[in-house]
Amino acid sequence: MTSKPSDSIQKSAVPKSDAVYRILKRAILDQAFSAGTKLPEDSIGERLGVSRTIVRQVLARLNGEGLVELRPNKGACVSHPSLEDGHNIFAVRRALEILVVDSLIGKLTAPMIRELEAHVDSEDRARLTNSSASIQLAGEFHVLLAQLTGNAILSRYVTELVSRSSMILSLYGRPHSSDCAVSEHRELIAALARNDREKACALMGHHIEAITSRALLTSSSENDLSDLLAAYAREEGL
Amino acid sequence: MTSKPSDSIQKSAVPKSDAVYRILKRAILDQAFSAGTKLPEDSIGERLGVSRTIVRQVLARLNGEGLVELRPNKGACVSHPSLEDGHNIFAVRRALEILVVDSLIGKLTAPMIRELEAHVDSEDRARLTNSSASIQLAGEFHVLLAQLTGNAILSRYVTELVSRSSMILSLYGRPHSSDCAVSEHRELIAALARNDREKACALMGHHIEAITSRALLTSSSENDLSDLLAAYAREEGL
DNA sequence: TCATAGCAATGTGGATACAATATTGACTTT
DNA sequence: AAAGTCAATATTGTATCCACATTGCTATGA
Repeated sequence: MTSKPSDSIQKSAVPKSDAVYRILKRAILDQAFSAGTKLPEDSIGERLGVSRTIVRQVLARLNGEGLVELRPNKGACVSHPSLEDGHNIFAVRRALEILVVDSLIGKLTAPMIRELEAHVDSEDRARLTNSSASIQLAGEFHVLLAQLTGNAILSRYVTELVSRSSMILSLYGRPHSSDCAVSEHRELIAALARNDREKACALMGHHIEAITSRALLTSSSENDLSDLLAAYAREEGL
Repeated sequence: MTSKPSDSIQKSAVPKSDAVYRILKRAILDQAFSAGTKLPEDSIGERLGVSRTIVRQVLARLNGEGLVELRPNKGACVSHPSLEDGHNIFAVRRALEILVVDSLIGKLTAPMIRELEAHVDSEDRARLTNSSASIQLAGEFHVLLAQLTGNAILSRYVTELVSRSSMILSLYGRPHSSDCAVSEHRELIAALARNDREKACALMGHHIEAITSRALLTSSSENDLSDLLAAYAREEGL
């Protein structure tokens, strides 16, 4: 009685833009669009049943997060970060995630630790069955850690960096051998649970470095257009 | 000769939105709008001679940077970060700026060092004459350092954090006694110039901590609306 | 045959018009 | 007189429309 019929329609809570945002973001991170794919506003809008206005907002937002590139008068396309971008992203990520761990020391309650362990459990379950969900969950573990700090901006940055790391991994990583070692996550939780600051920070540092080397091992030429062209040009004697 | 006449017309290079962006950002950071000021799209657009479309884009962008708050169906207003936000921002800033210094070790060329010293010189000049420009320049020093790393995302984050720090300082800081000690900047450059990683990182850490304590010393009540009202209410005996 | 200029098509940049929602003030009722 | 309700206003959310830039094709000329 107290609720008007309009209450059932959850429209006021950032209705369309946010939905489209999530859709596009997932699509990009799941590699439904490969890097460099053009993202015309009207096609997407028509497909999703919204106007170009919404799509443009979303593209601008995704551009801010580095997931799409926005060339003036030439349209948006899925971002294609370079290997150097990859190194930069992981460098920042390492610094921030160590800060996350450092901030968490002495502040984790028992329920929080249980939440972390539950997450790692689901990571373990997905590891064997669903490999695409596994990548997703591995990233979410880091996001969850960041959120537990209660530091909003730190959480936002880590979320963004995890997304971009995912792109880097899909571009340059080996065919996801073991994207985030679940055992490393467990060790980290253990160190956090006993408030071992030194160990926890060190673990996180090594963990990120491990991801970095797994992701960026292929330091071959396949990152830059000019490099690619150079290879072909040599073959043609140019 | 090399430049065509059309080159002089700089219209395609992000014409209006960027200009409006800079205007609003400066206005907010210079405290032309005090925290909490409503930012109606109509008025701003009319005042600046652009349509709501542009203003909306800019507000969204500034919202992404934490400078304006964007309440659905209730309009935008200048962000009013809490003291806790302040602590969080400075914590992240400390971690990232140490990374900046760490990344810079062994990579600074002589021209770069000269550029840094020139900047600090202008800081010194402005320190006595223009106090508002002094704050601006002190922040730009940190942005400049970040840009010299060549790490785009690190540079972006530091820029954002410096802006938000400026807001925090204007809200909670003491009447800018000495926002960024220029001497500390000089010491930092010296350590960087001789590639003393330990010293440089330590200096930057202390420098940020110094700013933090200068900014957040006033842990008084003047951050929340209810607290503000409480003060007035007491005076009126309510 | 190839290069270049013109033209058409696609798609973005921006502005205006319309619909939905919140806020404010006045009015009615108890 | 106070409180609650309703209507008017103002402001945001969204869609459509026009203008311009870019791209690819075609035709013409050397």
